[in-house]
Parts: sequence; structure tokens; C-alpha cells
Amino acid sequence: MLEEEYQLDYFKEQGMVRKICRSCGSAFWTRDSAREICGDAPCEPYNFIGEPVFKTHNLDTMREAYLSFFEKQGHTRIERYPVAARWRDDIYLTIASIADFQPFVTSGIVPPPANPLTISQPCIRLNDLDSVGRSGRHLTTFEMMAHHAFNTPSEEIYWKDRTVELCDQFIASIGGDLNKVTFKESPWIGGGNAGPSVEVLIGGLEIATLVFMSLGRKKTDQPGYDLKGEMYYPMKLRIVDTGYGLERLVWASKGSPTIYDAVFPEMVSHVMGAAGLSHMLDNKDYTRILSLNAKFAGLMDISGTNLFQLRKKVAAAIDISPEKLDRIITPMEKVYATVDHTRCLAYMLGDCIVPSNVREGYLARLVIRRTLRMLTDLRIDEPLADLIEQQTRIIGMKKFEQDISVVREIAERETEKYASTLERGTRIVQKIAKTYKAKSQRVPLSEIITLYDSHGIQPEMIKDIATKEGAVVDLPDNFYSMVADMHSESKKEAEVDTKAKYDERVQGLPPTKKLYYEQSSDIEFEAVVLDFFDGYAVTDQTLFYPEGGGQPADTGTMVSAESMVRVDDVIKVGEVILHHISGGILQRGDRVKGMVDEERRWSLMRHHTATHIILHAAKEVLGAHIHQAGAQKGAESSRMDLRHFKHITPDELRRIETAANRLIMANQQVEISTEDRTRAEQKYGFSLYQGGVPPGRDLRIVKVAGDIEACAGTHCRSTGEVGVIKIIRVEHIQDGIERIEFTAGIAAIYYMQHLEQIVTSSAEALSVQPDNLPATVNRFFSEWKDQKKEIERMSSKVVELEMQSLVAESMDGISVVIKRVDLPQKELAQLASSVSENGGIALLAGVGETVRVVLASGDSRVNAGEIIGQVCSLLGGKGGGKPTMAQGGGPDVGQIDLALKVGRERIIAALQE
RNA sequence: GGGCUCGUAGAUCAGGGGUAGAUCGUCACGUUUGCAACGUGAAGGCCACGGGUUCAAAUCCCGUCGAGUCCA
Repeated sequence: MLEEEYQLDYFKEQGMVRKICRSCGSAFWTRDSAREICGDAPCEPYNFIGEPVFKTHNLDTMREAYLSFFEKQGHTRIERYPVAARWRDDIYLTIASIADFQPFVTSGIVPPPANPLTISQPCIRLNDLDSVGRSGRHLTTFEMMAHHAFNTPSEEIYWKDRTVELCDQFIASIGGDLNKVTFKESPWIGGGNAGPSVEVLIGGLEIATLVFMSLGRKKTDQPGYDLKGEMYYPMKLRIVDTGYGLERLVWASKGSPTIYDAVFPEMVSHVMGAAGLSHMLDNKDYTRILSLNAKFAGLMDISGTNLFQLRKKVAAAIDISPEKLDRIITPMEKVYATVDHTRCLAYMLGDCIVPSNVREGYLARLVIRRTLRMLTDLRIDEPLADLIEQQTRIIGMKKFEQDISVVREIAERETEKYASTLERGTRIVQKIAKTYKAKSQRVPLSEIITLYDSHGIQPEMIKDIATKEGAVVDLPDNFYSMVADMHSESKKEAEVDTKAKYDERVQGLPPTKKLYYEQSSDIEFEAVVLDFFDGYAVTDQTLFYPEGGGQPADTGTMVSAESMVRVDDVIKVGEVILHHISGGILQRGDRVKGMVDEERRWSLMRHHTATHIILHAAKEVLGAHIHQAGAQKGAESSRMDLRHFKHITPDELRRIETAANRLIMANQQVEISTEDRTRAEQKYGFSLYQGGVPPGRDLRIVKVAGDIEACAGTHCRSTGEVGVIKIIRVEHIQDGIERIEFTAGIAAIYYMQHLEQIVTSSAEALSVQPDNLPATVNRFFSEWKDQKKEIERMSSKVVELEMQSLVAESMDGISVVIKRVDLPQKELAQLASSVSENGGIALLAGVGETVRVVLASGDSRVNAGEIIGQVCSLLGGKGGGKPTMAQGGGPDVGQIDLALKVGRERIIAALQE
């Protein structure tokens, strides 16, 4: 990035100078002309530890200081967004304040909720999970405080100078000494955008980043910049994207040894107490160790083997052995990590993430299990649910949507679930360890990878258990990266966006007037064809609903003066609606009469309205946390996926169905209005976005029976028009997601008639009244089982009887039975083996549809497996088995006597060898 | 969204083409004042479901359903 980007008037007015760091060579601005170091790690240590650089604040007071400062400076305060980024499909968790405004606001499609604005956004980043607790500064959850300004060609809010000035003023307002502040030039690239940026440093700590997002990947007529091999071009929209670390500011204001002691002191001392560690912060030696540890950690990246390096350095500085240091500090690190993780979970679960094995649910489970392991290591009995609840109380109950009792239940269920996984894992490992011990081999790496990958057993745990069993396990240092390598082999195919290719064609066309919203019960309209290409007709207005929001497109016909065509698909590209037609063509300028297939449209509207009703009913029955995780409406049936942490029981399902139908019978008006996005979000909350986040300045708000959503679909005018809802089934799609399949209106009637038909025909088949069907079926099944057993008893009787009638001949002192016995294979085998058990030999053949042959040998000279093959080949079949017992058969019934004769000869021959 | 593992008796699991097994639990009888323990015996299996391959499938192949787990 060009140097002149940083030549701000503000810097110059303030008498600041641009210097080059003696240590790292980066450029930075400072008021202190004697300064030679940029102020960033690793060039400068954390010298604020023990020497706070701001007036003391806790999280709440610092946040308020920040937000109210920027409010006074003309910014509008915006409520935080959830930590689960449900409005985005590229990330699961909110990772920065700017993430709230991506992609619609930052791309200029949607205006920001306010401009300029200020916000304190809780963010979760799990990429440095290993460092949390150890480094003294890493957190999974932090609040990114920000002031954002969105500059357009027509409206300039403020840009670099004012941003830096505001930053200075804020730092001064919390007691920071501006002479100690440095601004380090640090060009920023990320997520397809780029721009100049400065890091704001004080006391060795980076407390904020001021990003001036002004470049994008999209080519414009202005000259571009080559940044790390990619071209970036100036954008129309220039965004001030700042990020101030709330926790870091609090840390710097307290100067405590670690960030953890600064931001959640109550929880740290609580967890230390629970772990039986005396509160070490009262002990000066411990504080010194912690401070040193944090200072050194600040200077290095401590992932993997670097941890040992850190220990060595700190140990050398305080003159104890690294091992002793490790014993002192490891429990502390686990306490810190536990406190951090439980806070993270308070946010995750409080913001309605349901733990599961996919998507953000997996991330929640990952954190839960890490925490449970640490609680075990620290020998803390206190339930995870209690710790999360305390964190929730500290943050503030009111900040969360999810009910605390549900959060607790989820935590308890997850704890149990993990316990049973561990139990199962232990058994599997013991088994495998025994196997390899018996073979006196080491447990191979492939087994360990399978155990981890498929059963979720941590390698360290495998080693512990296997060692107890006496088996040898080698664990490579790079175990996890080996597993990762294995996974990276599978690649994703890029999705082809069919709509994208019409983008340009459509740009010259006016937005299509959407009649289906105003006149949702009409089916006929007139329009003028504005364009026709690729089988798609664009008209000035339409009643045809385009595919969207899980609702399929309408179908119907269009009639012009010359032709009549079928409309078989309708899509929306931007604000223009494209009708795909077949059976003819239309021309630009044609006047057409459109007719929507009435029954289909009504069915879709009923199903769509029913989706809202069921969602509301499910909330009533299952709890306020119920969220839609996806939905597909159809003309015959529809389905809706719900986020829920346990199986929906048949009884709950019936209650949902009943509640839904009561809502229909209440026949309330469906209210549809257009409201300002920001106001709607504040009024109704983010539960508006059940089916994703629609773009645009305004939202179309649909209220159905107490359910309020931003929804673009077509709906009935009142709940009564839905007619009836019949739930077909509930399926468990994944951990944490239940799918309800249902049908509405006439389709529901057809479905119930179909069910009735099934019952009637089943009852007829058994000649009973439908009411008696369950009892009769049960009776039949148990009778069938009884008879099966009876047959078994009988056949063993038959075997016994046959045994008595078998005449054994003696060959070479061995009793041999060769006979045709017409019994099924199983009985023949029983019969034969009872002969061979006494050292004899039995060759038995029975005729059913084909010939079945069994040869059992109690004499080592006679190999049953070899002889049976020759016998069976005479019968036109094959056979085989073990030396002691062989079975086979063939289709040539007529050859049975010959086959037995040959068998006899072979047995005699074998005995004489 | 992708990968992997697993579905066998009430529970936990062996068996991995050739007669369905073990341990615990249950029941009965015996020993015992009673319990525990022990002994003897019994009951208990659509080997998840549906196809296919084979003379023969719990076992191999394909699909479905269910459970678990790793990763993005």
C-alpha cells in the first residue's frame, strides 16, 4: 500500500512524526520524537502490566464509556447482533463488528442501520483455541467495540483524519497518555476487500485497529493495486471499519498479570476455589510468575512445541526448573481457559446455538467438550451448567434470547452425552489394546486415527487407557495435522449460479411490478412483454410468484395475440422476474394475459402460511428457543427443520398439531406490512430472520398467528383459509435438528383419506374391525413367533428320531453313516454333527427343491471340505466348508444315488491312506 | 455440506461365507435362618430393514433407516 495513504493532516497538525521501527522495520506515527520502536509485539514487551495506562474500568463501565463517547460524537448506538451469524452463509460465528453489516451493507445494496454508528459486538473466534488460557491474552470470546462510517459518493460522513482524531480523543477520555500512543501502518486485506489501516498501540498492547476499507476485487474504471498477487480496485463505498478490543482496554486499565484476571475476576476466583487452588493473585510470587509468563507469551506465538520454549524462558528468568514451573502454571492456565470457555458457551447457548455434530452446533460441542475435559483435569465437581449460568448472570440475563433453564438443560444433556462417549470410548480402546498386547505389537497409528476420527477419543486418552492395559502406543507430535491432512483430500465442487449469467441482460430492465403481493388471491392479470431471451419472458408486471424463501414458483399460462404458452418456472434476478415458458415464443411488445394455476397457488399459499403457524405452535409447545433451520414448501406437503436439542416426542407432536389447528380455527387476519429494517429489527428482534436475511432497505413483515417474520412469500388472508394442518411425521435429521413434515388444506384431506385407506385395507386383509387392528397384529406376530419356536422344537424331535434310525456301518473301526434323509439343510447339519462329535463320519443328502448335502467328519483323515466339492459337482452344484463340517448342494435330483456312492468311495479311500 | 465407525439376547459385546455365541442381568431349582455368594438348569435372537452375489449370507456388495464421531 502506498505511503501517502498515511500522510494524514491530523498527524501533522498534532505534531506527530513518521518513524521506522528499529526492530521490525514497520512505519509508525508517534508524538514522541525519541521513540524508535513501533510499540507492537514482539518489538515491545507488555509494559502496561503492573503499570495501568488508563483509568480503571470493568467490562460494563468501559463499554459504556466507549459507546457514550461515540454517541456524543454524533454516532447512533446499535444493539449487538447474535454471536451466531445467521444472516450469513459463509461464516457460522460473528467474528467482527463489521460482520454484522456484511454482505449487504458493505457491498452497498442495503443502507446501514445508522450512519455513523457505534456498537459493541460480542465475537467468537476459535482459531487460537490452544492458546486460550496460556498466552495470558487470548480469548475465544471478546467484544469488538467499533465506530463505523459508510461513505458514498453522494454522502461523506468522515474518513481517515476524523477516525484517528476520534480514536485519540477516546483514549484521552479514559485517561490514556497520548504521548505513549503509536499508530502503526499496517495495510489490511480480508474477505475480498482491502485498504490502508493503522494499529493503535499503547504500553506494548494493540488496543484497536482502524481499517479504511476502500478497495474491492470488483474491477472499476479506476486504476487498481496489486496486493499479494491479487488486483484490488477503488470502490464507490468507502467504509471506516474500526475495532477496539473491550477486554484489552479493560486489561490495560487494570494492568493485571493476565487479561483473564482483568475481565472476569469473579469467575477466576470462583473456579480457582472450586479447583482447590488458593487464590494465587494474593501471592506476590505467583503474580510475578504470571506477569512474566504473560510478558514472554506476548512476544511469541505459543502454538504446539513453542509452549516448551515459553516454559524454558520463564523458568530461566525466575530461576526454577521448567518442570516445576509447569506444575505451578498448568492448572492456572486450565482455570483461565475454563473461565473463558464457559463465558463463550454462555454466549453461544444464550444466542440459541444448539450443540450438534454439524455447522455452528459442532463448534459449540467442541468448546463444551474441551471445557468438560478441563473440569475433569482440575477435579472440579461443579456442573458445567452451573458455571455457564453464573457467566450468564455476570453478562446479564436480559442480553440473551434463550431461556436459562433451556441453556442448563442443554449443558446437562451434553455433559451426559460426553460421559457416555467416554465410557464407550474406554471400552473400545481397552479391547483394541488387549488385541495388540496379545499379539505383542504396538498399537498402530492407523488405529489411533480411526479411534479419534470415528469415535471422538482423544489420543492422550487412548494412550492412558492402552498403557494401563499394558499395550504400547506411540503418538507423533503432529497427530492432529495428520488427521487434518487426511480430511483435506476431499475437495468441494464450485456451485454454478444459474442466475448470475442473466445479471447483465437484466440490468437495463425496470423492476417488475409484483402483483402477487397486493392481489395474492387473484389469478389473472394483463401485462406487456419487455424482453424475451433463452426461453425467459420479462413483463412489466406479474402475478407469478418466483421461487424463493423455500416456496416454489407458480406455474400457469400466458396468452398473447399469436400464441399461448405454458409458464413452467419463474425466477427472480435482482428486482426483475423471469418467466420460463414452453410451447411457443413471445415477442417484445406483446400484450399478454397471464393465468396462474389456481389450485397449485392456493396449495402453496396454504402450506406457506401453515409453516408460520406450525413454527408458532412449536414454540408454544417446545419453548421459546425454537428456530427454523430451513424449510421447503410444496403443493402436496411441506417440511420445516427446527433447531431443538432433543427428539420431539409423539405426544409433543400431537400437541403441536392440535395447537396449530386451534390457531387456524381462531381465524386471525394475516397482517403484512413493510417496515424499516432497523426499526423492525429493534421491534421484533432477530427471530425475524427465520428463513435467512432478505436484502433491501425495507423488510416485508408478515404476522401470522403471533409469528412475526421477514418473509417474501405469498400467504392466505387469514389463518382460517389454511383449512387444516396434518403433521405427517417428524424426522431426526441431525443432532440438534428435527424435521417436521406436514400437509395443509385439501392436500391434508387427501392425506387423511389415504391413511384411512391403509387402515381399512389392512383391517380387511385380517377380517377385523379397524379398531381391533393393533391388537390383532400383535396377536398374529406373537403367534408367528410361537409357531416358529414350535417348528424348531419339532424339527429337533425329528432329528432325534432320525438319529435312532440311523444305522452306522463300521469302516476301519470308525462308524460311518451315508444316507439319504429328506430334511432341510439345518437339520441335516445337526444330524451329521452329532455323528461326528463321537468321532464318526456322516454323509447325508436330502431332497427338497434341490439336493442338499452335508458331510461331517470326526476323523482327521477325512477332509469334509475337499470331498463335498466332488460330491456336489455330480449334482451340478458346488459346496465347501471346514475339514470337520462341509455343506453344499446341486439341482440334479436324479444323481443323488450316484453322488452318495462316489462320496462313499472317497471316504473309504481317505481312511485307507 | 463432506468423511469415517457402528447396528447380533434385557445390557455390554465376540463371531466377519458353512449348526448363532460369551459375560452380566432375568427366572426356576439346590445349598443357606435370611441375604450375599455359589452350584445346576431354563427362558430370552425377523443377527436394524430392503435388494443383490452365492450351492450356502449375521458375515460380501448396493440402497434405506438408526446411532456415534471428525472436519469445513
